[in-house]
Amino acid sequence: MNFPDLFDRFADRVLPANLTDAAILQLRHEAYAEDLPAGGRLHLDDDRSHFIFVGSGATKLAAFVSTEREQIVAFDFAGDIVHVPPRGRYNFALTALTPAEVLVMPADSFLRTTPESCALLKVATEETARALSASRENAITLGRRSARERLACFLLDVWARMADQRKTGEEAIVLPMSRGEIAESLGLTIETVSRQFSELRELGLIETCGRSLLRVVNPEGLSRCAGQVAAAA
Amino acid sequence: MNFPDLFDRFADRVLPANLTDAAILQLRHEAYAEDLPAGGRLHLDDDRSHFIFVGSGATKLAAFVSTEREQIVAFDFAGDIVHVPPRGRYNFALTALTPAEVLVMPADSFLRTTPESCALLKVATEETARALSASRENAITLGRRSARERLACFLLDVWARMADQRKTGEEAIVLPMSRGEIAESLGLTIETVSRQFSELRELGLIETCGRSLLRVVNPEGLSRCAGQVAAAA
DNA sequence: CGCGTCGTTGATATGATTCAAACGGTGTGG
DNA sequence: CCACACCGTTTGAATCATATCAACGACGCG
Repeated sequence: MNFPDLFDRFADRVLPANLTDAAILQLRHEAYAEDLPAGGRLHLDDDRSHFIFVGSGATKLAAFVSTEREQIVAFDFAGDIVHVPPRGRYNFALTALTPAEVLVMPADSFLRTTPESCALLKVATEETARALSASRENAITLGRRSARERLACFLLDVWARMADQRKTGEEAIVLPMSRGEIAESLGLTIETVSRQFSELRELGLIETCGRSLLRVVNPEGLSRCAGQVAAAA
Repeated sequence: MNFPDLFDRFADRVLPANLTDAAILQLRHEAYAEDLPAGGRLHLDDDRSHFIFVGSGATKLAAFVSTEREQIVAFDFAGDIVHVPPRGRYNFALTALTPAEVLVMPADSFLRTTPESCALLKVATEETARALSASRENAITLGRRSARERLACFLLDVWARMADQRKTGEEAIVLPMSRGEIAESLGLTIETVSRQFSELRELGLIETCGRSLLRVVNPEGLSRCAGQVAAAA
């Protein structure tokens, strides 16, 4: 996919209709496309935050907490927008899990306070708020849940977000991330993740084939496993 | 503190100078002040997100993960801004730890796409981005660190953020939250938190007096304890 | 002064990590 | 085409950290 197509897809999916051509052109001017091979890392100006639109493929956003020790903060798939913060206490990097096409936009591009780009600013706020909610949910999962619950949560989330990959509701999805990457995002070890996969399989809640094919057989049961309780008032 | 003073303090601290009077007045019109007693919960319209400016006192933002089981997502002190999301997968509530004066502003107030309020929108985006970074750091701490490291991290954070409470660099600060609340924010039990307090005290890194007076004797040592490693490239 | 809540400390249990070995695919060279 | 090595995954056994259960102590309040 070339830049124009990628940008159009982004505009279709994310930008509101009421945006002026001037604002769109300005954004388009500052955006650029990048093709990442599987495992490829996106290099950004560390001093600015960026919005990254994932046009195709799958990515992870990871923080380097110490040398060769990273914590994955978010997985993002085709159609998602990632907010990559500037270098701070931790350094973040966006890495492709599968070959991916991404659209890179410095956050500044949205932050012009010209009247025309007001709608753009609104988009930025909303996307950031969405990322904030996701991050807080993630923090809750990491803080309060057992390994079983974390994996169940994770699988339900991925299953829902990759829904468009399976035409009928029943097909399997291809997990783009390794066991190790799942472990790094859930704050567990690879062995624990593997064991939980096996146990969920034995419970008849999921089916797996090879390392990456997954089918959720019993979403309700898995949801129960995840400890999904309705919020109390 | 009455509403005008509270709003002025908010405007001084957060709003940029280049804001038009019209935008400020619009925001002022939709904002309202609330006095919370210690333990008091702020009741908000669940369907909208809000920005809360903490004028004085200390607050916690907690998610109800199950009945009588909550996870604290953020602590905020005088001068801070909290983003409270709408009801979603979890329900959030802002609760005062000490008597607190807060300024409540529906996020919508910032999201007008009128040209005058562009600067306001920018403030909203920046505050949300700040909250996102804090939340991600929190997630990293919860995912990758031992009890000792989590508490050390937490104490350093609070020590830095309440710096203005101690005139000279050496004084003690008053922790506004209980051991139980610290535990709920770190994803630990109250007993573990208590034990870690004792051990940090025995190591000579901190001093405590009663339940809430804290002095960090050796910030460097505590920082080493927190496993603060410079980010790898 | 007595009571209740919060905090501390100790003993034990549980669950995740660690260390270690075996398994299964995939790619390479003989 | 098969043997082999490599990498990611799975499984098992032992260890360690935190949770849990329980008792006690300290402080604030009526």
